[in-house]
Amino acid sequence: MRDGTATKNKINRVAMELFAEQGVTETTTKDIASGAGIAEGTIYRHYKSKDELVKKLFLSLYEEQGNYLRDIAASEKDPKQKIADMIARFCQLFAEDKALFTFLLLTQHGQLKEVPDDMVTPVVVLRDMIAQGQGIGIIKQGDPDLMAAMVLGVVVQPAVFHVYGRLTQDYKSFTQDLTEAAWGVLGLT
Amino acid sequence: MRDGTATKNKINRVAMELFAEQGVTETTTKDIASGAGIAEGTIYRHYKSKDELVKKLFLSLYEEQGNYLRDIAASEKDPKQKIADMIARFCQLFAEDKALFTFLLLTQHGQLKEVPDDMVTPVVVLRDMIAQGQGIGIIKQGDPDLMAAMVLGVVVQPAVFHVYGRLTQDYKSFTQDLTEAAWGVLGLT
Amino acid sequence: MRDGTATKNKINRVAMELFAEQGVTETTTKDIASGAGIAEGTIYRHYKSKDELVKKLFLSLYEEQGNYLRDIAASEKDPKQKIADMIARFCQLFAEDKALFTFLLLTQHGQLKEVPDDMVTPVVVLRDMIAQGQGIGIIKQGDPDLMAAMVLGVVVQPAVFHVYGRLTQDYKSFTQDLTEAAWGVLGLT
Amino acid sequence: MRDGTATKNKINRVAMELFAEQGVTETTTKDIASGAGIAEGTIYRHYKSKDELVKKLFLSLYEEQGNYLRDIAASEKDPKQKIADMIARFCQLFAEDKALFTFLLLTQHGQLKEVPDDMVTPVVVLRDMIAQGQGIGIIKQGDPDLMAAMVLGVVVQPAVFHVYGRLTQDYKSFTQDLTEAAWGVLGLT
DNA sequence: AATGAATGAGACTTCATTCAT
DNA sequence: CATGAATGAAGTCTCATTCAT
Repeated sequence: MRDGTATKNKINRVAMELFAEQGVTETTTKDIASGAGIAEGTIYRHYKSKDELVKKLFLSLYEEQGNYLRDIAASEKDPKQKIADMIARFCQLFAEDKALFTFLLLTQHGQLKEVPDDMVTPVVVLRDMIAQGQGIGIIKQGDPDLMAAMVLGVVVQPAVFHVYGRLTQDYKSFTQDLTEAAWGVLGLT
Repeated sequence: MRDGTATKNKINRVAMELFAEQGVTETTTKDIASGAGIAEGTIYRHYKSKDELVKKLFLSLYEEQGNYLRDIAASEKDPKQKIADMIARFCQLFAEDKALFTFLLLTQHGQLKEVPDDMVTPVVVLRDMIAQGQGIGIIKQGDPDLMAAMVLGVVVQPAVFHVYGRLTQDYKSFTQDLTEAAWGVLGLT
Repeated sequence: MRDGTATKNKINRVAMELFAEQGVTETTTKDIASGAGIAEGTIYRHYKSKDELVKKLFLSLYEEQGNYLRDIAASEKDPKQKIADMIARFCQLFAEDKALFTFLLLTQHGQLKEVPDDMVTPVVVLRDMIAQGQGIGIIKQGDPDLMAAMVLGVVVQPAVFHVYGRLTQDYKSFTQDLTEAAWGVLGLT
Repeated sequence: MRDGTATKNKINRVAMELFAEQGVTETTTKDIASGAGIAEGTIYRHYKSKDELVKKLFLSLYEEQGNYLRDIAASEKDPKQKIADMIARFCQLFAEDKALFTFLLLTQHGQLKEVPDDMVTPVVVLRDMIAQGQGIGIIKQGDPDLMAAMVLGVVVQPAVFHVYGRLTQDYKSFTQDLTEAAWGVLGLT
């Protein structure tokens, strides 16, 4: 372990999971350290503070999701299919890594104001895609920011219910229903 | 005043606003006391603990919203119009008391598990209404819990964006768009 | 103990003594608390931080000494006698409260830059007195700041040696010698 | 370089400067290492601990000053001139290496008790010289330890003021005034 | 019912020191 | 001789809660 990369990755993963489970403030540096099998002080060789850990973790993961969606949007022409692909991707991600989604969900309240203006975020990608679809006349008119919010709500809120135990089926089984609902919101027949 | 009701109401209101602004853990009992113009110890004449304050506050406000929606659902026959009324009501509430919405949004993560099974919550009212509409054949088929989640997402996510500053228009101006989107999700033509 | 004045005074006294004995950084808040017979957290009801405690303690004690000297200077006409009175006062103070002197000595390095420009300090009083004596032609010419430093050195350095154990006699027995030396420095025959 | 002498010298110099600037406790081993351009662990190839570094640094520099003064005292017969030479030497040293003086000043509190009884220190040299002058009847009678303290005070206190910014002129310009004041204290006409 | 000084458990963070490379 | 990741003891500070008034 000549360089600390492995340690840092361990910290990141454990921190994300604990933050998702218990919330950021409720998770102590001690929790993280013992979860990662390291000393508490070691965290501070990799991050200046707990706050910095939360912030960097959020921003890197949030941007990563944005980049994913952007790539999906780029590899497909048909707006209708783009939406379908994005939702499929989201369902898959959520099924595979619920902690990641929960972490992003829980921390956004404190962290969204830290997002740099030029960052590629999931919301921006979605909004741009909608605006583009409106340009071609395929998606119905309306404030693209509002429409992006509504589509996001259709997909995210069921995930929230899943996290809180109100929905229990395998999330991927919702893919088709979510996609149709999103199309419905956007007026994609 | 003789019985301290006014003090308790002050505590409740101030606590809700501070919780909405800064989060529960980030709000100290000292913050609440000084915001309410009372001594720290006084909070403990009205609540056994901060946890209890949060819990009772959440449950009573959450149930209140459920009752409101139930009354709306009861006073209208047409499912389509019921949805419209509920969304109008939500938009009005949000416009009038953003703190209340934000508080409910932020605390649900920790508090939803405290909700008694028999409580009338907004989600339950919505779900039952959808199930009923499906029974009459007006609303399209599908898991009513999932459909309730999607409709809720359509309405709530734009509100979240409003809280985070991504949407800035007066929320009531969204009423029509939100209603149509919700209809779209439910297959209400 | 309806108000915390007694507690604060206890903190102040204990802190000063421990700072004098072991140095500021070497004295922990735990040391102070247990020395004062209180809980560690109680310190923070009276001071925002350890730093603030050190700073306020230093400034108030330093100013107090300045005021003392100023009063002495005011109550006596003859410059030569003024010097004698000041030195007598210093010797008495040092004999009575070595901790106070040591605290002031040790903390000056970090705190002198915090002294407001308009504060009446021992150094200022001494310098003004010298300048005034030069005006009357009784004290010999020269930079009054330099002369104040030299006179101060004559009086303070033996006290430092006393603190470090190099001089062990009762400090008041030095009064006459110190006074004559100070006169010598100032050219007061 | 093969034997690490250069590294050790770098550590010594950087440590002294940082100690003088910020105090010993406030200077971290990391500060020293990065100032010296080495890794933290490397300090421990040359010193067993930070404490040892401080102690050895202090003792060697303190003794060095003692030896200097002793040589000056030895190369001159006339006590009056000896004093003048010593003060001239001090003024020069201070002007050339304020950090050295400040380090010695700041660390004495913790380190003076570590000085072996047989070490040739500046204070001892000065005291012996005074005692000797008294023997010849040139210096006036009185406790030589006290007189040494007073003379030291005359010279050192202005330097302290210089460090704290209360005196700003080139220190060497004070040489004559300091010398005359010292003579005054010792009764050297 | 109300006060507010005091508590004490525990959080975050720092830093001298070690040790495998 | 040199490195730097890791340690863990210890320090400062916060805050929900208690209790005498």
